[in-house]
Amino acid sequence: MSTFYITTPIYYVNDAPHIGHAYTTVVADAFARWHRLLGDDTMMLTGTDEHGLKIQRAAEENGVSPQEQVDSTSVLFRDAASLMNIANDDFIRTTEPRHHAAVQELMQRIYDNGYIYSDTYEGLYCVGCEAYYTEDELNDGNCRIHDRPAEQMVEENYFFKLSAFADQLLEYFEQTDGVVKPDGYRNEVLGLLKQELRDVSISRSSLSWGIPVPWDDKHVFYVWYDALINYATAAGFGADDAAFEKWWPNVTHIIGKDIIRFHCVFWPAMLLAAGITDLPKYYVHGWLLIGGEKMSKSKLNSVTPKQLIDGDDDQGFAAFGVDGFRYHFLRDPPFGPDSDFSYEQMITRYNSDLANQFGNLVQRVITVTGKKCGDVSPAPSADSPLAAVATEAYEATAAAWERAQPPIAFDATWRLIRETNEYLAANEPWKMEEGADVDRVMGDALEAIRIVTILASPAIPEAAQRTWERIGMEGNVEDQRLPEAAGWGAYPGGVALLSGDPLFPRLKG
RNA sequence: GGCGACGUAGCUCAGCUGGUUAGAGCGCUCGACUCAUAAUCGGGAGGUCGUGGGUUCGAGUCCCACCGUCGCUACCA
Repeated sequence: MSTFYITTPIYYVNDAPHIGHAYTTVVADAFARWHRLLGDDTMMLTGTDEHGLKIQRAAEENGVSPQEQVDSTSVLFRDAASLMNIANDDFIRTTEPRHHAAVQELMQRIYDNGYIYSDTYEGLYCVGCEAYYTEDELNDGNCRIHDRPAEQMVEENYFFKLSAFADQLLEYFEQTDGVVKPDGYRNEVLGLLKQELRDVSISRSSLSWGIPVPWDDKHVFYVWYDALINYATAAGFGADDAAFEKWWPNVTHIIGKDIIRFHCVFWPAMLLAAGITDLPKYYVHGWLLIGGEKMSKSKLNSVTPKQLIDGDDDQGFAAFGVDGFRYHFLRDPPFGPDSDFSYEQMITRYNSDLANQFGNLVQRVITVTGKKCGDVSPAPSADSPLAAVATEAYEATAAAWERAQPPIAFDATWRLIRETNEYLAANEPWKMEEGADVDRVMGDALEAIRIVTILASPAIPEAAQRTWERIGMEGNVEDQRLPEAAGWGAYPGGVALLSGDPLFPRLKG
């Protein structure tokens, strides 16, 4: 059995959860669920990033302690994950003691290995970015992102010798296959590595809301370096060596394209500097845009997962349910490029794929079986024309996951649904007399539904489980193991079917 | 400025190392059916593959130029 460890970025608690975070988290969860189906020992991690000057100042403004400030926001992300039915195995907060310990341990190792040195840094600093800028990176002295004046700052900093790792990193990304998916982003990483790698400042003495530098307690680590280490913390770094050795060689980070530099350059360099030679793999996605613009500036920025899952009459949002919500983000945006978030597209996708094709198929098959096959379900036939379709659907689905392309995976799975609808139309079982012929057709359809239910479960876990029960299967879909469970003929027949309300009621556009 | 990506049916996109009449889903339209959530099934319309050159027996698929959109170039998923 192999292991699979997948992470989302940890979300900065300065922001409330929006559908951009939701997208990343849902995709990560679906990957984790797919790997569990494959029988991989899987761990999925998400969490919150809670240090830094922005937090410290927000707390001051609100008249609360930084800890109170982050406690109140972190829980919003935890709740959002729960609302979206995210089956994360851990939720890390960078303010936890275990993380403090891991950061200090890892940084101390880097220091002991001679890759950290002290120097002064003077420059124009944007508090919003928590970053220094040069004059020409500013717009009339104002930060281009936050449109506020950068402040002149001088501080004693510790620097990390990033420059020492250029060759090793280049070798890793050039020679190791499939490290960065989709492939296009690998080129971006190589592009970054071929520029001059300048040493980076990793500490701050100007604030206290951070993790103290163990060899100099006047400093705290700059929030980004503290944050990156969360992935190692949760895997047991410095605390549970067996766990770390188990998970770390198989870690995959899901990240947005904007944080490639941190994750693909700084982070692996830090690992190497600390003597850790297993480096992460990456799935990189683009942004969800609205009207071609990045989410944060637009009106729909305020759309929350909850509004789309539960519906919002005031705003005119339909209730997609947790599965409808998840399915859209897994099926519509191509994984990698930027794509426009479209409410209309979300409605269309839901009605077409979930209500009309899948939900309706389940409904009609159960009804016809009940009318034509007596009290119990028939078994599938070994030589069904759908058998080959099912095999193909499974193989294409699995291949798409392997390429880190959830939209293609679900498209492949849905081909089996469409073919099953065609199969029914071609055979017209509702016109047939009770007997072997109609039993064969309905057994085949039920078997196709069983397989689809498993393959679709990473996107629509709730509806998958309900479908599983309606076709008379016992236990949980998520306990099925691929590829065996996708093999044709496993549907037992002779079980009682359950009818019920539509799994996905059609939504009004 | 430098590096890079993209531009294919109304929409979202597939089209690997160049090879018969350019594909899918959705949408639209006509028809069929009635088991089903006005769902499903079949047919159809619709593209000079951004523009102009070039290489080749042959290019959406390689090369050049141009136009357009966008990203990265030290920190918003």
